[in-house]
Amino acid sequence: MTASHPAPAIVARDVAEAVAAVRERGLRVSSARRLLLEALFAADGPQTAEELAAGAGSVSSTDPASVYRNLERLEAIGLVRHVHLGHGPGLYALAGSLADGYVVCDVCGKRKPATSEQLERVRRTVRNEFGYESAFSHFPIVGLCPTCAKAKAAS
Amino acid sequence: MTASHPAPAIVARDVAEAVAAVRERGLRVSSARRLLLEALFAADGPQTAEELAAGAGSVSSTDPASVYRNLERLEAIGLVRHVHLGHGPGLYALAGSLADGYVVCDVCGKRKPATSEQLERVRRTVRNEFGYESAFSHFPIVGLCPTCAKAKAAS
DNA sequence: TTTTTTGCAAAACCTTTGCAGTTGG
DNA sequence: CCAACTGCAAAGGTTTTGCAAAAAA
Repeated sequence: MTASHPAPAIVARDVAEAVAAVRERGLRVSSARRLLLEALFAADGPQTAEELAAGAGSVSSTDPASVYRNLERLEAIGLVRHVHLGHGPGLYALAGSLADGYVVCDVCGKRKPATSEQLERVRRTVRNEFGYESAFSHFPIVGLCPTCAKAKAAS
Repeated sequence: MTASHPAPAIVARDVAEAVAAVRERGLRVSSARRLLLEALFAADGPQTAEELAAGAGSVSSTDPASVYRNLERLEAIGLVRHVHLGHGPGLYALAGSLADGYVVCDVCGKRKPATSEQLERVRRTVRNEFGYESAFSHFPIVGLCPTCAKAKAAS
């Protein structure tokens, strides 16, 4: 078992919208929570809990435990998602900023977001072959990028 | 980065062949090592390091640290592989016993091995869409099995 | 004998939990 | 005011590392 039961994604355009969404679901807007949302909006791509705890470049930093708790709550209402791109810690991002899926290079670690059209074609193949409804949003497609594939073929 | 640089798989039919392979690569055949190989041959599917440490149903048990070190060494020479099927600890198996890839249900956790023909068709689609040479041997294809997909659609 | 390997203990790493005090609404 | 939230500290689960003693070749 890998996913509990993802809430429908909330797409917030800025911190104010996110704050409103938080309040709407009956959650409070504490300073730690606001700081976390700011860090999430400031982030360029999915971040570790530790990075988010360090804050959006500011002097402030939040206790990791609170960050994990808040990420969990924000994920429960659909504002946040997390992904596992290879080994290492989970990576968190605003649900609205996350790609539908990722493709990650096994060798150089380079990752790139996939469009839903690309993914749909992969999903269709998986459906035909296995009868499964696959998703690559939580765990990515792993492989060799063209560069590393070429390097490997040459060796 | 997810994989260091996998050695070509060694396919050993029994403990004796595996032991021979170990010796051939200049590694020693200690009792902990032999016990681990026996546990790997006795295993029905990929096992956690802890399960393998407990031994092949016998009274003997090996220190986890040694089990991890040995799994790493055996993996380095190509006798062993490990996979990450969802969250939780890594799972180890003899390289020769492992499927080319796995499909895992996100909800019920059920996993099934994939044939190389099935996988090749998925890989071709990924190649066409992304230019990546994908592999689902280390991280699986994750999705909903037919049963859970039906249950979800009905809800 | 020499080098590898072991067991033990400790730590590292990521994440969760308990609790008493603080804060948001 | 009171439930929700916080920081701190401690623990949980998995894996790694240091080291002196033991065992393989």
